[in-house]
Amino acid sequence: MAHPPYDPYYMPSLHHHHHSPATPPPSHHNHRYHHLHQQQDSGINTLFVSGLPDDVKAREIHNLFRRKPGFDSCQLKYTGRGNQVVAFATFFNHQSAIAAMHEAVKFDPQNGSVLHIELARSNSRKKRKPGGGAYVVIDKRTKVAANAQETSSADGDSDTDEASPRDNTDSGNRVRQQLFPDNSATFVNEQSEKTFEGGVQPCSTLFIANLGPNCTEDELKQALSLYPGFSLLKLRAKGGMPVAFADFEEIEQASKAMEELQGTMLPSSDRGGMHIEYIFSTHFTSYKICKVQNAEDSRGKGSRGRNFTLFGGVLIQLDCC
DNA sequence: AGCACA
Repeated sequence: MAHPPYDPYYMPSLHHHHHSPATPPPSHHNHRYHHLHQQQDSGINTLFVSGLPDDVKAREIHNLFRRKPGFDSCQLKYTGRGNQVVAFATFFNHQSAIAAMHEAVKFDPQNGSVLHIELARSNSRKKRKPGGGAYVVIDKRTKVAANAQETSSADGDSDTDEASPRDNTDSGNRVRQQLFPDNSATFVNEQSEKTFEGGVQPCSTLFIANLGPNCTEDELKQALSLYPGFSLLKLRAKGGMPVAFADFEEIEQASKAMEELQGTMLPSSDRGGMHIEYIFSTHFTSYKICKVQNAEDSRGKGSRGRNFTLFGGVLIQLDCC
């Protein structure tokens, strides 16, 4: 299956913003783009968070970032200097990290503290182990007395925005409420947490949403054809909201493409980056759209399994063709 | 401003 002659130097990441067309990137950047995802200056996919209240919980950091496209994992660190706490949030790519950095709520009005979120100096190195929690705590404090509650998430209750019941200090609640207001038009997807329990495995087709209304099939093909194994794209636009199904030859190839394209913007995008997820059975290329009042209500596993996604307050039910 | 885990 021959692909059209797509531009081999197409760079999704550089279509992100066009703020300064007068100042092109340095020549060593636009000259050629190899698929080195190992980093140069724009390869940082980890955020450094400071200015946290000293009673912040790892779960709260997780809640801050978990719904951002491309989020991978986060860590809370007690630095050991006083009660200082900092956090690291890791994303699947640089663009997702940048987007989350700008979108994250930075204020805790109750005590006036301001969260500082910036790119980390280096990426997180530790890979999240499959059974491990979605967040990790590093405690360099010397005193054992200090609230040594959490260590790592159990990952089973990570679908709520609430802290654990024992986490009921005033400031704990305050941070929780102020940092995580109910913005329910957010993307909820279990796959982004990489839990494939119940022996359910994704297939080699990706589901792609948050495409702008002007997205074209060619444009998306162009982006996808950079990735080995890409074979077929189906763009559908029921209800005015385009979504796409992209087939790959192998699951691994689909994963690779998803990781790199997660959260990136196509040139036509009039919104945030693409939301990409696995689907769990081959050939899900038709779908229903059901508007829902309260996005939170529709979360969870559908009676028919996991073949739905909730996006922007719209429930999309994937059907077999 | 404060940046770990390997």
